[in-house]
Amino acid sequence: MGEDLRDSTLSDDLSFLLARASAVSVAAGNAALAPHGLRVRSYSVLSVVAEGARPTQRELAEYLRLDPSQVVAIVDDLEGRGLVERIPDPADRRAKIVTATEAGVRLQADASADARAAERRTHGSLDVGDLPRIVELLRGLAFPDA
Amino acid sequence: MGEDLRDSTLSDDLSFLLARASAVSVAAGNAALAPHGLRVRSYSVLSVVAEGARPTQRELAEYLRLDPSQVVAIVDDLEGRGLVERIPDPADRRAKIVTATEAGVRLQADASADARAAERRTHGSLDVGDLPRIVELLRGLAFPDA
DNA sequence: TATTGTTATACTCTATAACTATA
DNA sequence: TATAGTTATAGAGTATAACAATA
Repeated sequence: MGEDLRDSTLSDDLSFLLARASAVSVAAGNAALAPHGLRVRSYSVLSVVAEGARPTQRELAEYLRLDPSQVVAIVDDLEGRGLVERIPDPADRRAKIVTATEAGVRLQADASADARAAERRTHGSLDVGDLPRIVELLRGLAFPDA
Repeated sequence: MGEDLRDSTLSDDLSFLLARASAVSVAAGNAALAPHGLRVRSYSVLSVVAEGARPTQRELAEYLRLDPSQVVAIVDDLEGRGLVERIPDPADRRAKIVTATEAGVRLQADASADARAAERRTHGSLDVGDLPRIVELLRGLAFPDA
């Protein structure tokens, strides 16, 4: 009863669908990452630097769409646990480059396996063949200026 | 410089793309709705009941994926402004059905126009022909149990 | 003058737990 | 016993503003 709310016009609303899908996904992701002491946010930062990128905090903030002050807090946490390091940018002494430690790379690999498994579980009903198309479309929504 | 972060493997991560796309969309939505005294959350509740649905608060919570206590706060706000009403459910005296007032219906119509315009502006680069497919795919991600 | 990282603050959102009245 | 609405609270996320060091 009442399940016909799904026929509401809100179910055609891009914003609503994105918000709901994101909430589902982030909740599942946070649960899967919790045993590693990570959340979706810190996992994102760790993932970027674990594959060898050497972004400044400002670049991380723009890419992840976080306020620079949020990046400070996340990097503080990861650095305090020995997973990332702040390196002064030789080209700009104001900037700090974030890099992963070996421990950070290892933890990211472990966490990544769990995160991917959780994603498959959460969206198991999804046709695998649709994935590349979904990712392509979502990129356009996630980076609207591109 | 540094913009090659977009080639990061995170850009293939469904959770990350959903979170970023949602953040972009909600921010634009909140900005567009602010002149109407609404946010994406309250607009969603108002929209559901404005088209004639008569859900209980519990049904609203499930559909919008909110905690029942959040629905209380949102309905308190909307009711205090004369936009919705709580009606006791004749079938279950514990439950309260939420309905829109005439003022609520009018405000939703006005707000809806602005919200849709903002959405078109935000995702203007999107091919209109892709929209139905996106909505269909996002429904699957937003309601994974379906 | 403008930008990077930082600190501080306030507000919103998320997640739980507990209470009441009903079922 | 279980459920609907409510209240309360703590933690996470969002948004601004201001400051020191540097460009």
